[in-house]
Amino acid sequence: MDVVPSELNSILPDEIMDTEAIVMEDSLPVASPTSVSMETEVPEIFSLCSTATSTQMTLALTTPTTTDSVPCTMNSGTQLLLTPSVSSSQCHTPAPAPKPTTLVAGGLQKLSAPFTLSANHQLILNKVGSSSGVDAKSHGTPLLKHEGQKLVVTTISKGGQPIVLTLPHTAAKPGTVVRTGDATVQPQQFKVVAIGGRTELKPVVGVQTVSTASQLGSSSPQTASQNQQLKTVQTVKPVQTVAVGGVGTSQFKTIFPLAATPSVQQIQVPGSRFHYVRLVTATTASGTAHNSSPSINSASSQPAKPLVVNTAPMRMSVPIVPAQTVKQVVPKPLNSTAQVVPTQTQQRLIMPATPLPQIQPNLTNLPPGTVLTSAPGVGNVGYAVLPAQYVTQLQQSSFVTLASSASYSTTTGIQTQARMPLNGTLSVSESTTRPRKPCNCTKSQCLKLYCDCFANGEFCSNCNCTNCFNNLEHESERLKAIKACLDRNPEAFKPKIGKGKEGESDRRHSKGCNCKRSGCLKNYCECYEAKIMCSSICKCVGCKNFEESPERKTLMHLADAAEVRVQQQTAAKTKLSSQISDLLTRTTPALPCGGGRLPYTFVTKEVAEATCDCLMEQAEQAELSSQPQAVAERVILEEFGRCLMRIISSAGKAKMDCSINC
DNA sequence: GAGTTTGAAACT
DNA sequence: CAGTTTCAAACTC
Repeated sequence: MDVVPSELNSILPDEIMDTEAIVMEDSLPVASPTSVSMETEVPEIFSLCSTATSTQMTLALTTPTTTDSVPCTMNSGTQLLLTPSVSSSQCHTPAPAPKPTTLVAGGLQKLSAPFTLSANHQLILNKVGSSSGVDAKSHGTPLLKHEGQKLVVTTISKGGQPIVLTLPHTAAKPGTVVRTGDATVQPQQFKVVAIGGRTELKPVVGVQTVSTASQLGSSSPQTASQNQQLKTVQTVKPVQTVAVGGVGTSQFKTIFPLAATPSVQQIQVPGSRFHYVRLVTATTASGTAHNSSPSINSASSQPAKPLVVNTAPMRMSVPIVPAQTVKQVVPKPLNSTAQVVPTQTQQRLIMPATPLPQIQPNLTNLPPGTVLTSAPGVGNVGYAVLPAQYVTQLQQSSFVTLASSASYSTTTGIQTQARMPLNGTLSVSESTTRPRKPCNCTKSQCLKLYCDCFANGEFCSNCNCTNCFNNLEHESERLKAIKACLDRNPEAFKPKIGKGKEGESDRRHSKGCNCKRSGCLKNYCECYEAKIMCSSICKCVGCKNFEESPERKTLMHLADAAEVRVQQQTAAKTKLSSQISDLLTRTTPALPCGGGRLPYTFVTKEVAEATCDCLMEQAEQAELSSQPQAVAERVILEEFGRCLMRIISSAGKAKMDCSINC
C-alpha cells in the first residue's frame, strides 16, 4: 500500500524530517507516568486498548495529573469518542476483556490488526479485507492486516524510526496498538505526523510500547503483530497532541479530508508556523473504507468532554505546543465545541459556534467547489500547506466548513468548499482582534517575505494586495515559494524575536538589525518596532536603541506621555458617555405614558412659560391696582403655588389616565 | 494621498 | 559573502 511517495517527502522541507519532539523508549512499564522518560513537560500516558467486541474500542489518554487527559473511544466504523480518563492504563469500554492471549499488562492488548509500515516509515493500519497486503519482508517492514479503520501514522523521520500505531478493530480481533521499529535502539525521537485521510486518524501522541522490536523488524507481519504490545502513548506537552520539534507556536494541527479518496496527513514543521498537509491516497485501502473509517481527534489542552468524530472525512484540529510567540491568536481549545456533521455527499466540520474573532481569510476568495490540484509529479498525492494562523482562523470561524464531495471522481485533486459567515463580512470583534495589518503588496504576489502576511505564515485576508497568490487558490505556487524561502533560510518562518542569551534581555532579535540612518529609533528598525533594544548581534550604525540612550529615553517618555494622554482621553470619554447615558436614562420615562416619570420631567418648557405668564399676569394686576409690593409678591407667590398645584394635578391625572389606558 | 526614506529580502 | 536591486512599510509633507 502506497502511502506517501518518497518523492513527495523530498519536496517538503527538511525540517519536516526532523525528529526531536518525542523520545521513544522501549523499556518503560505500561502506563507508568513516573517512568516516562520522554521529553515531556507534563507527561501524559496514552493507552490504546480495545474491547472484545467489535463495536467499540477505547483510546484512553491519561496523565498523572489527569487534568489534561483525553481518552478516546473509537466506535467501530463510525465514531471515535474522546472521553475523560482517570486511570492510566485502563480500557474505558465496559466490554468484556479481550482474549487472554492479547491481553498485556495494564489491560493493554497485543496488536492483532494488520498494519503496514511503509518504506518511508509510515505505519498504516488499513481496512483491508484481505490478507494479501504488502509483503512486509520484501519491504523490510512489517505488515499487519486488519479489518478495522485505517490508521496512518508517520514518523517522518529520515532515520525511519519507530512508530506507533493504534488501531481499532473488530470483535474477533480486538483493537490493538502496534509499535514498529527496533526496540533495541536507544530512546529515540520521533515525530508523529498528522494522520489523515479518508480514514483519517489523528496521531495524537507519541507512543511507547513494551514490545521488543526486534520482533517486529525481523519477523513476519503476523508474528510481529502478535508481539507488538502497546504500552503507553505520551503527549509532549499538556496541550499537545502531536509532538513536534522545534520552536513551536500556538498552533493547531488540522486534517483536511478534502476528498473522498485521498487521505490527508498533516505535518508540522518544527519552528515553522506552517502546517503541511499531506494528502495520501491509500491505494490498497479501496473504497470500502469510506463508510467505516473513524476519525480521531486528538486531545486538547482542555479537560475533555466527549468528542464525537464521525467516520466521514472531516477536518480535525489539534492544538500543539504553545510557544513564545505572540502575534498569533490563541488557538481555541478544541475540547468540546467541535463537531462533525456528516452528510451524504459532503463532510462538514462545524466549528465552534461561539462568537469568534477571527474568520478564515481567504476562503472568502474560494468559490464553492474550488479544487486544489495535486502536487505536480507525485501521482495521486496532493498536498497543501496551511499556515497555523490560517488553521486557527478556520477553527475560530463560526461557519467555516470545508467539505469534500463524495462525487469527486478523481484522486488527483481536492475539492474544498468554504462557507463563510452569513453576512460575508468580518465582524467588529474580528477586525479589532486581528493581529496584523493588511498588506499592500503589489509585485511580490505576497509570496515573498516582503509580505508580512506570508512571512507570518498567514494567508492574506482583507489585504490591499494585488495579484495575490498567498491563498488557497494558488497553493502550488505558494508551496513553491515557501520551499524557496526555506531553502534560502531554514528559519525564515521562525519568529525573529526570540530569547536572548542568559544575562541579556529576555527578548532580542534573532538576526539583529542593520539600520544605518534611522538610529534604530524608528519603526524601520525591527528591533525598535518589536520594542526591544538592539543587541550585540545587530550591525546597525549610529544605534540609539540601547538602554542608556538619552534619545531612546526621550522617545520612551514621549511615548509614555502620549499613552497616558490617550488613556486619560479614553477615560474622560468613557465618563462623559456614561454621564450622558445616565442623563438620558433619567429623562426618559421609565414607564410608557409617563406613569413613572419623575416630577420635574413634567415641567416642560411650555409649562414653565405658561407658569411665567400666569405670574406676570398677577404682577401686572397688582401693579395696575396699585397694591403694595408686599401684597404683589404674595399674590404672585400664591399664583405660583396654584401653578404648581395644577402641574402636580396634571401629572397625577396623566398618570391615572395612563394606568387606565394601559 | 503622493512622494520620500528606510532597511529587509532577494538577487547577482 | 559582499554589493546591488527590489520591495513594501514607515514616514513626511
